[in-house]
Amino acid sequence: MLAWYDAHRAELPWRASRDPYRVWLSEIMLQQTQVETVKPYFLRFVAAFPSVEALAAAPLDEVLKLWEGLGYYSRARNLHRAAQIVARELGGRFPDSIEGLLALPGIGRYTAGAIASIAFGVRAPVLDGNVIRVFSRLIDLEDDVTQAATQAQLWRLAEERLPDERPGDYNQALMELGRLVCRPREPLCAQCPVREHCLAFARGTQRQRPVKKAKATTPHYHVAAGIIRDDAGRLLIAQRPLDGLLGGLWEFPGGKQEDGETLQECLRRELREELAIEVEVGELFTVVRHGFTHFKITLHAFECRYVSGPPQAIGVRAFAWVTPEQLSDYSFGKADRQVIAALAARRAMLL
DNA sequence: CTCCAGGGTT
DNA sequence: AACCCTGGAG
Repeated sequence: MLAWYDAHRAELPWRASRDPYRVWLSEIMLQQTQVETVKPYFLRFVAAFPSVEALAAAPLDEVLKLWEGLGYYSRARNLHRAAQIVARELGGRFPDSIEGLLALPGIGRYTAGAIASIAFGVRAPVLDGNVIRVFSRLIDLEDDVTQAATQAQLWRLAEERLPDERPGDYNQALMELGRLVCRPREPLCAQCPVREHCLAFARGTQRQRPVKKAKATTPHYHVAAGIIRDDAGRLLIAQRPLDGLLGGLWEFPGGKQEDGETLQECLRRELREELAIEVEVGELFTVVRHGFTHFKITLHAFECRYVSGPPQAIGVRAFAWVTPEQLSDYSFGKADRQVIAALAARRAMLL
């Protein structure tokens, strides 16, 4: 594995050094996110925050803005909290033990093992989606890998196989092998350095591994959102609560349609509940579809005229009246970014 | 369009 | 076991 890694190791921005800050930042970004997606975000982050102290000193909104589009925004909030703990309570030094790392928000068993082994040379295993795939094929595992008992078995396997020498490189080699060779769909077994030891290869079952139970079908919701303008042409936007879906991100206010109400009724209700305002709902401006982990939405964005009631942050963290140009200063999720793109296209057409 | 990839928290 | 996002492949 190590010989293969030495020959095939990819040059990645976070592999330029073993600086624990950069290893940590890259590992958080790489959670549930693929290498190519992470690259530009990592480079922007280290340019904006060259040290854990710089990150700790930044306002959360600035961190969320740099995270915009990367998804799983609780990672950004935990990253910020962890930076403040490291900078203020640990003298700027990252823990070098598994236990110390696990105590930081956003770090679980995988990330602790990755940081400890890569940045500090500790003999600690990792088990991510890539490693699960490699091992489940090596031993031709027929058990459902989403089950806790199977995961425990795979962690034991990762621990047993881990060499004393260069554990960080070995872990990265396993993950790199899973990413580039032992790929999910069409594994490149001809190029695999461990194919002689692979039971699935011997039996021709690579494509059936790993075994995962089928996912339940996801519900579909209709959401109404208001593009609310005042007489000066400014737009009313709201910041979502810090916990939960898209926590801390901004949005065009609105919410889920309930049984028996029209989208227009839904929008007026949501705006009363969240902001205590009355609006006149106008034309449907655009419709956007978006999928999440466990449900999908169709977002209906309506032109609205602000009528009355000074906005109050009841069901939202904050609100702001902004010009269309200022929208880029705020962090939005993907669906609302599509609405903003449609707004920009409309403006470009009118000019 | 649907399906799938990818860890941590509660 | 439910919850949390986006990008790419087919």
